[in-house]
Amino acid sequence: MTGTAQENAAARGREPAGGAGRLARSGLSNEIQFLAARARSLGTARADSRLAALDLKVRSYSVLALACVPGGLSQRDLAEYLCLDPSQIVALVDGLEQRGLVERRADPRDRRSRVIHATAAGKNLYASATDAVRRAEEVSLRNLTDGERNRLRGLLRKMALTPAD
Amino acid sequence: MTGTAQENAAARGREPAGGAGRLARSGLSNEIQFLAARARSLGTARADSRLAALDLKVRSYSVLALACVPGGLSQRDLAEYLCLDPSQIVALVDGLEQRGLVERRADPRDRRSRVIHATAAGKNLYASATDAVRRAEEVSLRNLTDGERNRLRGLLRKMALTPAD
DNA sequence: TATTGTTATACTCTATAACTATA
DNA sequence: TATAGTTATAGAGTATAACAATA
Repeated sequence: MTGTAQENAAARGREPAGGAGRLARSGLSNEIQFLAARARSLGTARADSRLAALDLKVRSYSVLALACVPGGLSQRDLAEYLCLDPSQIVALVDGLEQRGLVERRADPRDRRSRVIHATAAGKNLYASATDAVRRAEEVSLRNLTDGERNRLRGLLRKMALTPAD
Repeated sequence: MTGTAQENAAARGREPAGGAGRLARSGLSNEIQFLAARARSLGTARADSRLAALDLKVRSYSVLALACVPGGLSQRDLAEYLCLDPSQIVALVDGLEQRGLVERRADPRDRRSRVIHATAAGKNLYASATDAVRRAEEVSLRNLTDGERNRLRGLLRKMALTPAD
C-alpha cells in the first residue's frame, strides 16, 4: 500500500466517500470561521455523548466549569463568557442548583448580583466531567501532534479570547 | 501610556470589564473545543449581521457556497459537510430554490439523488456574500497576522476536515 | 435490504421584551 | 437612569421516525 486513502481514491477515478475531496476544494473549507464551526459541531456531539453518563451537556458542563473558578463569577459574566443571553443562564444555573452542584451566593458589594459557586459535589462532578471532555477532545485532535495542539490553542485564544470589538 | 489594558486594570486592583481575566485562568479557556465554540459564536453573529442585507444567514450562505462547487453536490453531501441532518437541508434548499439561486437537478447515475447547482443569479449573490463574510472574518481575525491566519487555517483543516471516526 | 429525499413531530436552543430589585 | 436577575413567549434550530421512490 502506497499513498493516502484520498490519493488511492483519486487514482481509481472517483472521490472518497461523501465527496470530501470536492469539499476540500470549495471556498468554504478555506474559511477559518467555517472550520471553527465544523470543529465545534463535531466536538460538541462527541462531548455531549460522553457527558450524558454524568447527566451533563456541554452547556451545563461549561457553567459548572466556570462555577469552579475561585471566587465564583456573576451570572452576567457567565453569559458573556459563554456567548449566551443572560436569560438563558437562569435555567442552566437552576438545573445545576437543584442538583446541589452549584449555589447562588449574595454579592456583598452589589446586592443585585448573584455569584455562582460550585459546591463540593459540583467540584467532584466537574473532575469526572473534565475527564470525559478530555477523552472526547482527544478524538477530535487525533490528527494533531502535541506541538500542533499547543499552537492551535494559542491561536484560538488570540482569536476568541481577546477583548470584544 | 505603558502596558496593556489588562495590566492597567490589574494595577488598579480590579479585573478588566466582565472579569475576562478570571476567565482566562479557568480550565475552560484552555480547551480547544471551547475556544472553537466561542470563535464560532462570535463569528456567526458577525457574519449573520452582514449577510442580512443579502437576505442570507451563515447556514443558507454555506449551502449556496457548496452549490457553487463545479458539478454540484447531493443533498446528502451537503448534510455531511455542514454537520446537519438531511431533513434540515430540505428547507434550506427550498428557500434558495424559490429565490432562483439554486436548482435541484436529476443525477443521471442515481435517480434517487438530486444534485444542487447554483444558478447564474446564485453565483452572483455568492460573490457578494463572500465579500460580506470576508469582512466579518476580518473582524474576528483582527489580532492575527497573515502568517498566524495561515497556520490557524491549516491546523483547523487538519482538525475538522479529516475523515470521520 | 439499503439509501435518497421528504414530511411530520417534538424537542432544544435562542432572541426579545418586560418586570423587580437594586444601584 | 441604568443594571442584574428573572419570567414569558415566540422563533429558530435540531433530532427522530416514518414514508415513497429508487438502488
